[in-house]
Amino acid sequence: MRDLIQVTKSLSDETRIRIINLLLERDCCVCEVMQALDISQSRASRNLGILQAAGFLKAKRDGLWMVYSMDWQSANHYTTSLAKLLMDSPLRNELLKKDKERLKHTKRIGPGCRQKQMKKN
Amino acid sequence: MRDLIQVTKSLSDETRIRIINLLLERDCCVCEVMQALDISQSRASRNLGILQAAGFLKAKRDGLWMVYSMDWQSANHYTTSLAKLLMDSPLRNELLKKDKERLKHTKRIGPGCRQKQMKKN
DNA sequence: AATTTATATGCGGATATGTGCATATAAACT
DNA sequence: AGTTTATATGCACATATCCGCATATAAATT
Repeated sequence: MRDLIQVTKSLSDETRIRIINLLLERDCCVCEVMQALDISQSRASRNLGILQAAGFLKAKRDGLWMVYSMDWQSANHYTTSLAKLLMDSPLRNELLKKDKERLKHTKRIGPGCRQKQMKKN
Repeated sequence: MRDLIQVTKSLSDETRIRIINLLLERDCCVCEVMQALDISQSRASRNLGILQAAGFLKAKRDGLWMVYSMDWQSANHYTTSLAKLLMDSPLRNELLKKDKERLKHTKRIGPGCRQKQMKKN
């Protein structure tokens, strides 16, 4: 039951749904998530960590970057079922579309590129 | 996205998972949920309401009683998928087993029967 | 080894959530 | 109509969650 609660809790947040939406498209490092969602670095990192702890994501270091990706072999049975559910019936949502659009133009250049914009949030 | 958040949020609570666990077994009125889970009346009522609002449950009045049951025709697509997931791979959990056991001995006699025990919580 | 770069995390504050208590509501019965 | 019974809900309080800010950590580069 603990697992189920952790999984559903981790999905019940807009930022984290947006992150899953991205990672269903392709693997991302933290700075790419920041750029695509236009959110702060700590916010991106924290929510990636929550999704990883729940079993949705796995992380792998690549030099300076931490690359997050969907974990389809997760020990947690619920994450894979839910991720498949989201993949099979994608959410029709303007925000999620824009996120994916911005994802196309993100690059692994670190959080520095967004420092000016961060002040707006 | 709002729907998905509401559904996952409504499932990310122990009390509400216990309630779903009961209603997958059979329909219940509020006082039966109180008895089976050994919780207060307001707690049972409130959490039933949350699950109903999310689309997991439907309610039907039967005289003095409000009878709650799984809503397999829910407008919300996610609730039925998740409910099926829970039904197909039931949670192995001591608490949930005890709840179901107590459910066998509950009766529609209203909340009065538990007033003494309520003080313990 | 010092610096730069990308990510993680402690802390504080604002908001959200879950609960018990008391009370309101609604249906049935006298 | 008043009473009883089952359920819903306003309120207050404790706890949890989310975020920004600042700082810590860790790997690469000079």
